[in-house]
Amino acid sequence: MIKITLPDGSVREMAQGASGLDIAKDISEGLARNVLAAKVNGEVWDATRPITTDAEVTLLTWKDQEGKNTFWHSSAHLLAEALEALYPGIKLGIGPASERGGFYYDIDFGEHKFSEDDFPKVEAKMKELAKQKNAYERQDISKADAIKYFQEKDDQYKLELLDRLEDGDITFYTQGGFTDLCRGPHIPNTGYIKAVKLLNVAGAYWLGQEDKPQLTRVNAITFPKAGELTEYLEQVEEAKRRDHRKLGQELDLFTFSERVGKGLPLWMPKGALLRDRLESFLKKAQMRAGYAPVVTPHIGSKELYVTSGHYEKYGEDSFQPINTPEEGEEYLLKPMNCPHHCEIYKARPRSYRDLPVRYAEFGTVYRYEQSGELHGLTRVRGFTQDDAHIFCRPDQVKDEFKKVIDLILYVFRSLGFKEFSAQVSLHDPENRAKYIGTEEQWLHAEQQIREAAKEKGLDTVEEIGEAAFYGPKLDFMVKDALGRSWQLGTVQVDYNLPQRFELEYVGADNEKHRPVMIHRAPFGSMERFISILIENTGGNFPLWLSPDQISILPISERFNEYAHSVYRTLEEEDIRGFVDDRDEKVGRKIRDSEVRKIPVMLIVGEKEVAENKVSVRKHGEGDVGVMTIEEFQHWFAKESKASLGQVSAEV
RNA sequence: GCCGAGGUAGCUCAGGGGUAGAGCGCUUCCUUGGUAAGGAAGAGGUCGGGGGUUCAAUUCCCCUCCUUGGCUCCA
Repeated sequence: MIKITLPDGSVREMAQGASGLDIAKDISEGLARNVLAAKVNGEVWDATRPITTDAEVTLLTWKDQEGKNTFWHSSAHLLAEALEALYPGIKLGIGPASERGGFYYDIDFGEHKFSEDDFPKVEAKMKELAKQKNAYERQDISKADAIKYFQEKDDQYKLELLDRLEDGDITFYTQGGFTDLCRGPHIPNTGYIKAVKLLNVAGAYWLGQEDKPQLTRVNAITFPKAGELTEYLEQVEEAKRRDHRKLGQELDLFTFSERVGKGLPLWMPKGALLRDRLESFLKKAQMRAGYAPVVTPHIGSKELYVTSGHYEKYGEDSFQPINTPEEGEEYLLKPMNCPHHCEIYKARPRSYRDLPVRYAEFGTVYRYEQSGELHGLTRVRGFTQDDAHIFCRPDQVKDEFKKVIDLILYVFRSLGFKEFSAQVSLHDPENRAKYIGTEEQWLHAEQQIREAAKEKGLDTVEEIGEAAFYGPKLDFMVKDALGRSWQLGTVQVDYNLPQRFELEYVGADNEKHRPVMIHRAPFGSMERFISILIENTGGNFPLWLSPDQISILPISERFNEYAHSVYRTLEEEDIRGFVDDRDEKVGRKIRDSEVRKIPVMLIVGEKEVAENKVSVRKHGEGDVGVMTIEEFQHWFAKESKASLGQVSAEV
């Protein structure tokens, strides 16, 4: 007998060799039907795999992420089985669960061009195979036998994978007529898979390397219940409704023009107003936090970027230099503001007493992003960073860094971004050529970021190889409507640029010292930040930020004059909006304001004019009641303030 | 940049070898209305651009530009 400890602390005696499934059956039949895998001493196993020693066991179901991943990974095998049956001779790459849900399999289809037209028969085949309830059977295999198997199948990809595996550490899984090299774990049998949907096909480089052949990635999703697929598809539809590109169009925020150029957004009045509000908001916070505004030009001598190292790093795959017609001097569109700011620092001798110096600029930069990377406002070729550079003494770095974290958190909270992750982006010691500066500087800077983040109580994840070429970063990542993760806020410690620009200050010892730079941008870029803001709010911006805060809707032409006079009064109080004096019924005007997501509607007619009042209606909520103009102003001020997230007094 | 998909009216989309259609929007007129669409009439398109096949191309073929789902990249 063995002792099985369950998550609630209870202990069960089971026969040696009992599986997770046996344990579930011992508890209840219902649980047994839902168990997908078992976590045994922290490792996820097949639910059917015998447990031979005392163990801590967690039974995993669809409710657990690991349960879902096991389910989807098993579904990838089912997909591969169906594809192999339909298209004999295909070569298989890898087929894991995807991070954003569902799974994929990377396939070399040879001559066949796999497309969406193939989806229905693949889905049908998968369902057919699922109904057979074929068990996923685990089998240990020697490396030699495994190689032999895939040589016979002539699958170079699997052979390449095998190349990296040790003998004795190799397992195959077989379900029905399909066998795959796989570490597992898997669900008990294919019958658990009730709903199947192929999502799309895409190219994907083998092993994620650009110089390797490109395989066809078949993305799909499956569920243990048909209803969950329906639910999932509804969520996808909802995400499409929140897409910032669609809402940007509908709400007249921004547009693109082929004639202007791809990746170059044009801000329409309402979008520009939104940007302006956000900028004012941050400028105010930065003023309090001791930043000084600076302004620098959109181009700079190529030499400036040779000095900074940007030219060497990005020069060739960037917008090419602009030449002066007479002298042939070379200038670059600025891809970064930091070199300009370094020169401002350098323009005066600095004393240790002056530091830290904090220079802030909403600086518009231009980068030649790969055409395939352009995406709405989230990835563009011309964008504005809410950039600032802090020049400080080495002993001030951590404190300054922490103040920046406070500022970023203040911005995120004020705008209602609750779900973000803080990522420490580290350099990759195995790829030193990517970075400038010494290993010592890097390790020191990375340690300071870790400590500052820890002292601010941030829950961080570390990513190797995600650093900028001149220094490590603390990045604040937020998801868009489709669950893709984007970097917004960022803070970076930099020992390299001060050295390259020979920045100095005179210390208390009357000697020259080198300052440290902190690069930071709470929004990141206005364009990307706004795109995520649109998707997070679904276009229902908080009242303080909304381009149009109110619309005044006269019930008939007879009340237009009163409507305009109310508007003039409110305009004095910096309330933004318009009078809808079109020749339409009020129901129509309400509908149009609702569709345009105007937060507050003021309806005025006979009664309101007589009593010098307005009838207030909130977007999405309906009638609030009738109030005097003065009452409304108070009400509005309160609503507006409440819409500006929770604010800590520290910043 | 690479693989796949797409581009028809301001927007969303249908159509398909014989020089184009809907809904919404827009303009004008009627209507003067009380909390999510009042009625009528009208204007609006070299069917992304270039080339080819054909008596005839928006439709078929090739190239190109742009958009898009991924991959790679992201100072």
